[in-house]
Amino acid sequence: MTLTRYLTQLLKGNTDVLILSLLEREAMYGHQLMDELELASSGFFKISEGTLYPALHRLTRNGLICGKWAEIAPGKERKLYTVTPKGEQELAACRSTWGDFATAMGLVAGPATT
Amino acid sequence: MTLTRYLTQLLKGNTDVLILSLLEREAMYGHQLMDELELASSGFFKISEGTLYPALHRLTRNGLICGKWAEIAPGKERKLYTVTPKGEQELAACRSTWGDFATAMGLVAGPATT
DNA sequence: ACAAGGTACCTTGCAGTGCAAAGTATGACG
DNA sequence: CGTCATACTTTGCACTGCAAGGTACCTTGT
Repeated sequence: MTLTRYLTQLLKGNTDVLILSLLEREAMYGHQLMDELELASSGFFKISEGTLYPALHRLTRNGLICGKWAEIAPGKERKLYTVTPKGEQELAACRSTWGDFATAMGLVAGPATT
Repeated sequence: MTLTRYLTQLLKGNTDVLILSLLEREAMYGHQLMDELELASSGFFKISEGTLYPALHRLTRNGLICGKWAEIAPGKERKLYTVTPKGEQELAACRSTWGDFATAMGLVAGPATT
Protein backbone atom coordinates (compact mmCIF):
# COMPACT_ATOMS: atom_id res chain seq x y z
CA MET A 1 0.00 0.00 0.00
CA THR A 2 1.14 3.50 -0.71
CA LEU A 3 -0.19 4.65 2.64
CA THR A 4 2.54 2.94 4.62
CA ARG A 5 5.04 4.63 2.37
CA TYR A 6 3.45 7.99 3.11
CA LEU A 7 3.76 7.34 6.82
CA THR A 8 7.38 6.36 6.41
CA GLN A 9 8.09 9.59 4.59
CA LEU A 10 6.22 11.59 7.20
CA LEU A 11 8.39 10.12 9.89
CA LYS A 12 11.54 11.21 8.10
CA GLY A 13 13.13 14.05 9.95
CA ASN A 14 10.62 13.83 12.78
CA THR A 15 12.42 10.91 14.35
CA ASP A 16 14.97 13.29 15.80
CA VAL A 17 12.30 15.60 17.18
CA LEU A 18 10.43 12.71 18.78
CA ILE A 19 13.58 11.35 20.40
CA LEU A 20 14.60 14.77 21.67
CA SER A 21 11.12 15.36 23.10
CA LEU A 22 11.16 12.11 25.04
CA LEU A 23 14.69 12.62 26.33
CA GLU A 24 13.73 16.10 27.44
CA ARG A 25 11.29 14.54 29.88
CA GLU A 26 13.71 11.96 31.20
CA ALA A 27 17.03 10.30 30.42
CA MET A 28 16.52 6.96 28.68
CA TYR A 29 18.35 4.19 26.89
CA GLY A 30 17.66 2.74 23.45
CA HIS A 31 15.01 0.12 23.96
CA GLN A 32 13.32 2.21 26.58
CA LEU A 33 12.92 4.96 23.98
CA MET A 34 11.23 2.57 21.59
CA ASP A 35 8.74 1.53 24.24
CA GLU A 36 8.09 5.02 25.57
CA LEU A 37 7.57 6.42 22.10
CA GLU A 38 4.89 3.86 21.39
CA LEU A 39 3.30 4.56 24.76
CA ALA A 40 3.37 8.33 24.47
CA SER A 41 1.80 8.23 21.01
CA SER A 42 -0.92 5.76 21.98
CA GLY A 43 0.65 3.10 19.83
CA PHE A 44 0.93 5.27 16.72
CA PHE A 45 4.72 5.46 16.45
CA LYS A 46 6.64 2.24 16.26
CA ILE A 47 10.24 2.70 15.21
CA SER A 48 12.66 -0.15 14.62
CA GLU A 49 16.20 -0.59 15.89
CA GLY A 50 17.56 0.16 12.44
CA THR A 51 15.95 3.58 12.71
CA LEU A 52 16.61 4.29 16.36
CA TYR A 53 20.29 3.55 16.81
CA PRO A 54 21.55 5.38 13.73
CA ALA A 55 19.39 8.31 14.84
CA LEU A 56 20.92 8.28 18.32
CA HIS A 57 24.42 8.21 16.86
CA ARG A 58 23.54 11.01 14.46
CA LEU A 59 22.16 13.17 17.27
CA THR A 60 25.24 12.43 19.34
CA ARG A 61 27.56 13.32 16.47
CA ASN A 62 25.75 16.63 16.07
CA GLY A 63 26.03 17.36 19.78
CA LEU A 64 22.29 17.39 20.46
CA ILE A 65 22.31 14.50 22.89
CA CYS A 66 24.92 12.78 25.01
CA GLY A 67 25.11 9.06 25.82
CA LYS A 68 26.87 7.58 28.82
CA TRP A 69 27.01 4.07 30.18
CA ALA A 70 25.42 3.83 33.58
CA GLU A 71 24.59 1.08 36.04
CA ILE A 72 20.83 1.44 36.34
CA ALA A 73 20.69 -1.59 38.65
CA PRO A 74 23.22 -4.02 40.14
CA GLY A 75 24.88 -5.68 37.16
CA LYS A 76 22.73 -3.86 34.60
CA GLU A 77 24.58 -1.51 32.28
CA ARG A 78 22.59 0.71 29.95
CA LYS A 79 23.58 3.56 27.66
CA LEU A 80 21.64 6.52 28.99
CA TYR A 81 21.06 9.49 26.72
CA THR A 82 20.44 13.06 27.83
CA VAL A 83 19.68 16.24 25.89
CA THR A 84 22.44 18.85 25.69
CA PRO A 85 21.75 22.60 25.84
CA LYS A 86 22.30 22.72 22.10
CA GLY A 87 19.74 19.94 21.78
CA GLU A 88 17.19 21.95 23.73
CA GLN A 89 17.65 24.95 21.47
CA GLU A 90 17.34 22.78 18.40
CA LEU A 91 14.20 21.16 19.76
CA ALA A 92 12.59 24.51 20.43
CA ALA A 93 13.40 25.66 16.90
CA CYS A 94 12.01 22.45 15.43
CA ARG A 95 8.79 22.77 17.40
CA SER A 96 8.32 26.23 15.97
CA THR A 97 9.07 25.03 12.45
CA TRP A 98 6.68 22.15 12.89
CA GLY A 99 3.92 24.54 13.85
CA ASP A 100 4.50 26.68 10.77
CA PHE A 101 4.66 23.63 8.59
CA ALA A 102 1.42 22.21 9.93
CA THR A 103 -0.27 25.56 9.40
CA ALA A 104 0.93 25.78 5.81
CA MET A 105 -0.22 22.22 5.19
CA GLY A 106 -3.63 23.21 6.48
CA LEU A 107 -3.76 26.15 4.09
CA VAL A 108 -3.00 24.09 1.02
CA ALA A 109 -4.22 20.59 1.73
CA GLY A 110 -6.34 21.11 4.76
CA PRO A 111 -9.96 22.01 4.18
CA ALA A 112 -11.87 20.43 1.37
CA THR A 113 -12.68 23.83 -0.06
CA THR A 114 -16.28 24.03 -1.11
CA MET B 1 21.64 25.34 9.43
CA THR B 2 20.00 22.17 10.53
CA LEU B 3 16.61 23.85 10.39
CA THR B 4 16.54 23.93 6.62
CA ARG B 5 17.35 20.26 6.66
CA TYR B 6 14.41 19.64 8.96
CA LEU B 7 12.11 21.50 6.59
CA THR B 8 13.41 19.48 3.68
CA GLN B 9 12.73 16.27 5.53
CA LEU B 10 9.26 17.47 6.53
CA LEU B 11 8.44 18.09 2.91
CA LYS B 12 9.30 14.54 1.97
CA GLY B 13 6.20 12.64 1.07
CA ASN B 14 4.03 15.72 1.46
CA THR B 15 5.01 16.99 -1.96
CA ASP B 16 2.61 14.55 -3.53
CA VAL B 17 -0.21 15.56 -1.20
CA LEU B 18 0.35 19.24 -1.90
CA ILE B 19 0.36 18.71 -5.65
CA LEU B 20 -2.76 16.57 -5.52
CA SER B 21 -4.55 19.14 -3.39
CA LEU B 22 -3.81 21.95 -5.82
CA LEU B 23 -4.75 19.91 -8.87
CA GLU B 24 -7.98 18.95 -7.17
CA ARG B 25 -9.00 22.60 -7.25
CA GLU B 26 -8.01 23.16 -10.86
CA ALA B 27 -5.98 21.64 -13.69
CA MET B 28 -2.52 23.17 -13.90
CA TYR B 29 0.85 22.82 -15.57
CA GLY B 30 4.28 22.58 -13.99
CA HIS B 31 5.42 26.13 -13.39
CA GLN B 32 1.90 27.17 -12.53
CA LEU B 33 1.93 24.62 -9.74
CA MET B 34 5.12 26.08 -8.34
CA ASP B 35 3.62 29.56 -8.27
CA GLU B 36 0.23 28.50 -6.92
CA LEU B 37 1.81 26.42 -4.18
CA GLU B 38 3.77 29.40 -2.95
CA LEU B 39 0.66 31.56 -3.15
CA ALA B 40 -1.65 29.13 -1.39
CA SER B 41 0.81 28.65 1.46
CA SER B 42 1.46 32.37 1.90
CA GLY B 43 5.00 31.96 0.63
CA PHE B 44 5.89 29.07 2.92
CA PHE B 45 6.32 26.33 0.34
CA LYS B 46 8.82 26.90 -2.44
CA ILE B 47 9.65 23.78 -4.36
CA SER B 48 12.22 23.61 -7.11
CA GLU B 49 11.93 22.11 -10.56
CA GLY B 50 14.09 19.17 -9.56
CA THR B 51 11.45 18.34 -6.97
CA LEU B 52 8.35 19.13 -8.97
CA TYR B 53 8.86 17.38 -12.27
CA PRO B 54 10.07 14.05 -10.90
CA ALA B 55 7.08 14.20 -8.55
CA LEU B 56 4.68 14.80 -11.44
CA HIS B 57 6.17 11.88 -13.34
CA ARG B 58 5.98 9.69 -10.27
CA LEU B 59 2.33 10.57 -9.68
CA THR B 60 1.60 9.92 -13.34
CA ARG B 61 3.38 6.57 -13.24
CA ASN B 62 1.27 5.59 -10.24
CA GLY B 63 -1.93 6.63 -11.97
CA LEU B 64 -2.83 9.38 -9.50
CA ILE B 65 -2.69 12.21 -12.00
CA CYS B 66 -2.87 12.50 -15.79
CA GLY B 67 -0.95 14.95 -17.96
CA LYS B 68 -1.98 16.07 -21.41
CA TRP B 69 -0.59 18.71 -23.75
CA ALA B 70 -3.08 21.46 -24.38
CA GLU B 71 -3.09 24.80 -26.16
CA ILE B 72 -3.95 27.19 -23.35
CA ALA B 73 -3.57 30.15 -25.71
CA PRO B 74 -2.77 30.63 -29.40
CA GLY B 75 0.71 29.18 -29.87
CA LYS B 76 1.11 28.30 -26.18
CA GLU B 77 1.40 24.63 -25.40
CA ARG B 78 1.38 23.54 -21.78
CA LYS B 79 1.24 20.12 -20.13
CA LEU B 80 -1.93 20.22 -18.06
CA TYR B 81 -2.30 17.78 -15.19
CA THR B 82 -5.57 16.55 -13.71
CA VAL B 83 -6.33 14.27 -10.77
CA THR B 84 -7.63 10.78 -11.56
CA PRO B 85 -10.32 9.04 -9.47
CA LYS B 86 -7.57 6.91 -7.96
CA GLY B 87 -5.76 10.12 -7.12
CA GLU B 88 -8.79 11.48 -5.29
CA GLN B 89 -9.05 8.35 -3.18
CA GLU B 90 -5.35 8.47 -2.40
CA LEU B 91 -5.60 12.12 -1.42
CA ALA B 92 -8.48 11.45 0.93
CA ALA B 93 -6.54 8.63 2.58
CA CYS B 94 -3.47 10.82 2.93
CA ARG B 95 -5.47 13.64 4.50
CA SER B 96 -6.74 11.21 7.10
CA THR B 97 -3.25 9.85 7.75
CA TRP B 98 -1.90 13.36 8.04
CA GLY B 99 -4.46 14.16 10.70
CA ASP B 100 -3.52 11.12 12.74
CA PHE B 101 0.14 11.87 12.34
CA ALA B 102 -0.24 15.49 13.45
CA THR B 103 -2.22 14.31 16.47
CA ALA B 104 0.44 11.80 17.45
CA MET B 105 3.13 14.43 17.02
CA GLY B 106 1.17 16.67 19.35
CA LEU B 107 1.02 13.92 21.96
CA VAL B 108 4.74 13.30 22.01
CA ALA B 109 6.36 16.57 21.01
CA GLY B 110 3.47 18.92 21.46
CA PRO B 111 2.99 20.19 25.01
CA ALA B 112 5.57 22.93 24.83
CA THR B 113 3.21 25.53 26.18
CA THR B 114 2.72 25.18 29.89
C1' DA C 1 26.16 -27.26 33.77
C1' DC C 2 23.90 -26.55 29.56
C1' DA C 3 20.43 -25.07 26.23
C1' DA C 4 16.97 -21.75 24.98
C1' DG C 5 15.01 -17.41 25.00
C1' DG C 6 14.77 -12.54 25.90
C1' DT C 7 17.05 -8.02 26.21
C1' DA C 8 20.25 -4.55 24.47
C1' DC C 9 23.39 -2.52 21.24
C1' DC C 10 25.39 -2.04 16.56
C1' DT C 11 26.01 -2.33 11.41
C1' DT C 12 25.09 -3.09 6.44
C1' DG C 13 22.64 -2.64 2.14
C1' DC C 14 18.67 -1.11 -0.16
C1' DA C 15 14.84 2.04 -1.45
C1' DG C 16 12.62 6.43 -1.71
C1' DT C 17 12.83 11.52 -2.02
C1' DG C 18 14.28 16.59 -2.28
C1' DC C 19 17.44 19.48 -4.68
C1' DA C 20 21.21 21.79 -7.15
C1' DA C 21 22.75 21.92 -11.63
C1' DA C 22 22.94 21.29 -16.36
C1' DG C 23 20.51 20.57 -20.74
C1' DT C 24 16.96 21.52 -24.46
C1' DA C 25 13.33 24.16 -26.67
C1' DT C 26 10.36 28.04 -27.54
C1' DG C 27 8.48 32.73 -27.52
C1' DA C 28 9.02 37.81 -26.38
C1' DC C 29 11.46 42.03 -26.79
C1' DG C 30 14.65 45.48 -28.31
C1' DC D 1 19.69 38.70 -34.49
C1' DG D 2 20.96 38.42 -29.69
C1' DT D 3 19.31 38.23 -25.07
C1' DC D 4 16.27 36.97 -21.67
C1' DA D 5 12.42 34.60 -19.49
C1' DT D 6 9.46 30.65 -19.52
C1' DA D 7 8.73 25.65 -19.60
C1' DC D 8 9.96 20.86 -19.46
C1' DT D 9 13.45 17.14 -18.49
C1' DT D 10 17.26 14.55 -16.53
C1' DT D 11 21.43 13.36 -13.67
C1' DG D 12 24.01 12.78 -9.51
C1' DC D 13 24.32 13.51 -4.71
C1' DA D 14 22.84 13.57 0.23
C1' DC D 15 19.94 12.06 3.71
C1' DT D 16 16.83 8.94 6.11
C1' DG D 17 13.81 4.79 7.45
C1' DC D 18 13.97 -0.07 7.65
C1' DA D 19 14.63 -5.05 7.12
C1' DA D 20 18.03 -8.22 8.24
C1' DG D 21 22.03 -9.96 10.25
C1' DG D 22 25.48 -9.96 14.03
C1' DT D 23 27.37 -9.90 18.93
C1' DA D 24 27.06 -10.02 23.93
C1' DC D 25 24.86 -10.65 28.35
C1' DC D 26 21.46 -12.26 31.70
C1' DT D 27 17.64 -15.22 33.04
C1' DT D 28 15.05 -19.42 33.15
C1' DG D 29 14.20 -24.36 32.79
C1' DT D 30 15.88 -29.00 32.85
